[in-house]
Order: sequence, then structure tokens, then C-alpha cells
Amino acid sequence: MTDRENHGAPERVIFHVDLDAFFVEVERQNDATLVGKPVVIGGLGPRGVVATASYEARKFGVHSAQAMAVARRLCPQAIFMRGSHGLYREVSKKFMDVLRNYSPTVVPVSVDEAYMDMTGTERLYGPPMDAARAITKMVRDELGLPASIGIGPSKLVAKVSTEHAKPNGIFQVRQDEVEAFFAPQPVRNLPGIGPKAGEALEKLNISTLGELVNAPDGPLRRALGPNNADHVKRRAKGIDNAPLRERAKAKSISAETTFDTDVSSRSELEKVLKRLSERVGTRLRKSGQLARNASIKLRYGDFTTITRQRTFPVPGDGDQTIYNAAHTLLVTAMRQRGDAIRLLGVAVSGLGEQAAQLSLMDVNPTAESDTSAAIDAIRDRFGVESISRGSV
DNA sequence: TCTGGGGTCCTCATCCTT
DNA sequence: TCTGAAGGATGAGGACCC
Repeated sequence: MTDRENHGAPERVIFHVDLDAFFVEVERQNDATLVGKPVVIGGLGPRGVVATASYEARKFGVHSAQAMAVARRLCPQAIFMRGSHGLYREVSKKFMDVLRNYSPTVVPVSVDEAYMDMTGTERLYGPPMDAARAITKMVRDELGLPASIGIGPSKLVAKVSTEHAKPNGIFQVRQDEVEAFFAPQPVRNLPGIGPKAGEALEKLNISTLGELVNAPDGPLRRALGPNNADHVKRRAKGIDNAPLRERAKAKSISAETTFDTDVSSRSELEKVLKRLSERVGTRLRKSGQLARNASIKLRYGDFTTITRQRTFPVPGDGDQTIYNAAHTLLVTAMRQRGDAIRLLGVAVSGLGEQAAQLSLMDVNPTAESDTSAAIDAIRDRFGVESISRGSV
């Protein structure tokens, strides 16, 4: 829909609901001694990073994606935890159920945030601010979790508003306020502007969205790429007509691991590759899909990362099929560069429904698939570690 | 000094087919 | 039969998000 087409339509009311320091708050429910203390959740190994930090820890400069070692230095008195991701998924499901009481259109973005279309709900819940207060109250009453809500005429504006609502608040920006609200925002507040684009804009002396809107097109296009520059400029004006839509099925499934110390032993890498292939295969079969491609990801000690991809002769979902392709790719890559490896990953993509398997050109993909499915059944019953293929 | 894991989307290069 | 253009498929890499 173009801007013009949107004229005359009632202003959309979109909520962006975000749970504050979600992982930490869930842990605090299980252990009240964590309340009021700096808590950091993330990987505890030598190469772990911060997933979430409590507001008490953030005061010391701890933030997500930071190396755990740095977080420990900044805030040694914090409580460091690995986190219980299965539990977070369960709580997240309940959170989405609470939101569905208020709107049929709830689109989860991640475990701790979702968009809601609240257009036309005034007669039921009153003005948006009242509805938002009711939702945060219900989230707190039912789940014991603090939530922040940003309200706007689009997903983009709602999302940026949430940053002003945090922690534990509500912030609304109406259509006629969007331009004035966006103009003074730092460019990095615009979703889609990450470290690289932020740096490129800084070089052009552009630090706010207002400056971005008024920047000449030529240098902007050179800095961000022609298509992206136009897109970003529109968003910097707060223009976003994207509809609220359920996320499509996953397009790829992957698993990867970072080693505590870099690994150069081929047999060690093969063992891990096998395990990763099985993890991916199990999830692929659970999704009821077949994959057309397998790929590996390698990161070396100097942090350079490469990916190598291979297409199956026919779509498949068996562990062995995935492993064989991944192994070929790994051997070829190691021949080209034999350096020790920091991270190893396996992925499948080109996912499609089972019917694709009816193309009967291959050796015997079903037999292999049956073996993998049998292994899945045993794992479901007795746990992931209960059975492995011989080489693992 | 240190940079996880699981994703999506975009761009660009290359190869193959028409 | 050769050649070049166009376009799709594939592969690689990078940026970004939570």
C-alpha cells in the first residue's frame, strides 16, 4: 500500500509489547534472593557472551552481546547464570496467550516481544493508553513479569516508542507526532541500522534521523547502497506500511558451536560435525519438511568466517544425508585452509514439504530417513544422549 | 580485549540454460 | 555452429535482529 492509499483509512493502532530483562525476571520468580541484585545471564564458558543483564548490572555498563569476561570485569559482584531456556519458552507461550485476550492479531517477534493490532478496540478497552495499562497489569498479575508497551500507527513507530517506555512503562506516538518524535532520535535507534550502517552514517556527519531525512541522496546511496538508502530514508521519516503478519515458516534450520579453544584435529571436528548434523536432522524431521541444501559454517581464530553450501541430488531429511554433505564441504574447506577452527556450524535450507520426496531418483532416501526417525523416537523417550550413531 | 546461537534478508559473483 | 544477452539458480558473504 502506498502512502496515498492509506489516506482516509482509520489510523492503525499497533502495540509493541516487550518484557523487561525477561530471562532475569523469570529467574527471579524461581529465586527471590536474586531480586534487587545485579544478575547476568549468558554463556559461562571462556567464550561466553551476555544474553541478558538486570538493570542493576546495566548500571555498571554490562549489556547484551558483550563478552562475559568483560561483564565480569565491569561488575564482579554480579550473579552469573547460564539460564533455563526451556523454561523461558514455556513462560513466553503464556505471555502470548495473555496478549491474545486483547487482540486476535498477535505476532510474536521473539520469546519476549510481540506486536498486536489494536485498531478498532477502543469500544472494548477504551483509549490505547488504557488498553496498554490493562495489558501490562494482566501480564504482571498472571505471570509476575514487568512489560513495556510502545504504541504507534505502525510497527516501526511502536517499536521505537517502546525504547522510550522502558522500563515498565507505556509510550504512545500518534500519526501527527511521528515526524517530530523521530527527528531528534539517534540513527542507531532505527531498527535496521546496526553498527556498520551507523558508522557509515557517522562518517557523513549524520547522527539523528532528522539529519538522515535531509541528507543528500548521492552520498547516502554510496554509503548504504542505492536500494537500502531509499528504504532507510523512508523509515527515518517514520513511514512504514508493513502489515502485521504471522511469521512464515522457517526457511533454514541450523546448529553451531564455538569451541572453548580452537580445534584443528580432523577427527574431533568430524565428531562435532556429526552431532550438529543430528541436531539439525532431528529438528528438520520434527518440522515435517525436506531440505534441498546443506551448508557448513567455519570461523577461524582470526574471526574470519566462511560458509560452504551443497545441493542434495534429491531433497532429504536424514542425519547421514546431512552429515555426508557437510563432511565433504568440511574436508574441501580444510584442504584450502588448514587453520584451527573456532566455530563449526551445520545448516539446511531450501525447506519444503514431504511431498517433494516423491521424486524417486535417489539411492534410497526413505530407508535412511526411517533410521533417523527411529533414532528420534528413542531420543524422545530416553533423552538426547541415549543413542548415537557409531562414529559419535 | 573480546566478540554465542539461531535466524532473516540482501547483494554480488558465477554458472548454466534458453 | 557460434555468439551474446537475459534471466534463473546457486553459492558466498555480510549486516542485522533478539
